[in-house]
Amino acid sequence: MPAPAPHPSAANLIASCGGRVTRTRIAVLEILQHSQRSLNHDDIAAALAADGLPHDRVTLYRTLDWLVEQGLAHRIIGPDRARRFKAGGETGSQHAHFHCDRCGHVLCLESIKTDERFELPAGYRPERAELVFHGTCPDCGRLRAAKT
Amino acid sequence: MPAPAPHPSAANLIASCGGRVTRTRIAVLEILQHSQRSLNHDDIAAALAADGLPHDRVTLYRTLDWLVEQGLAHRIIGPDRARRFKAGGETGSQHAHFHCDRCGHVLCLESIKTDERFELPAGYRPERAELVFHGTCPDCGRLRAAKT
DNA sequence: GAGATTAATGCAACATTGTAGCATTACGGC
DNA sequence: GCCGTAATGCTACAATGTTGCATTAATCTC
Repeated sequence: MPAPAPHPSAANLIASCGGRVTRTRIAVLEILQHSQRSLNHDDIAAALAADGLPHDRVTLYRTLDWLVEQGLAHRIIGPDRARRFKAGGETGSQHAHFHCDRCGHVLCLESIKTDERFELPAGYRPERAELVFHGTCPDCGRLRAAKT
Repeated sequence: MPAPAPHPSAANLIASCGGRVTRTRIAVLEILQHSQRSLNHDDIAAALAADGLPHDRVTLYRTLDWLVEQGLAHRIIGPDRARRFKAGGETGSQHAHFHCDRCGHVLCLESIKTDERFELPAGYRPERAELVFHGTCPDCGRLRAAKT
């Protein structure tokens, strides 16, 4: 088994899950890997279109669901109740997210783990926690500071 | 002005916001006040129907938006990307929520405040935080324990 | 209390996001 | 290259939320 690289080849990752290595899966996973922020369906469909690839809505849903199921990507549900995706599995690296109210982007805060213990009332058996901050991201904060 | 009660009259609360005191608003706010858990649109529409009141979908959306806007209720977006509502304002009492994966209910964890300080990377300016736990609620946990 | 004013409602149509069924395509084993 | 089947790409549908506009009814003025 090759040593884990920051971004192992998308095709290798897909093959190692036992699934077929298709154009769509490779393209979608690479798009997610190359993005700093989380992407929604429209973002990904647009990226696929830019690459001249087919971008059927249903196929995209199924491809993304499959990637999440295989642990190759993780899903965040934003306040606009739309799903956003990012490369990298969810289990083992539970982290917080940041939603910028200005640009609408969702970023991962890998440094903030959500598996730390919270004091829940008796009886509750939490299995995972979702922590989402809302506010202004560094980019938008800089823009505002520059304007003021 | 009367002293603040645990649940001041719904009509009084509505009037104090400067809005018109209508049957629908009173009924919706009372339904929310009397519920321990957060309710989605279907829950509320069903409760209105049970009271023999009209329950137009659009009116319900607008009524709930208005209540949230006035700070008389707050909104949580669940993992099923449906909105859930509960009486009581959001500002000033930011708290965590618990989503039960078994029964699907969303409960408020008033004891866990989300305005405590987290260590965010430089540049981020958070204004509020959303903390949602997923797992088994006390009720479902008891049922499972009884069965096992 | 009667009439006027206009916020709130109720209806129809539409927009967005996600699913289901099924025929066709193309990946991977031979 | 051929075949079996997973994956795709349609179409149609479901769930949730929004917009526009005519009607109703809560409040104000008298």
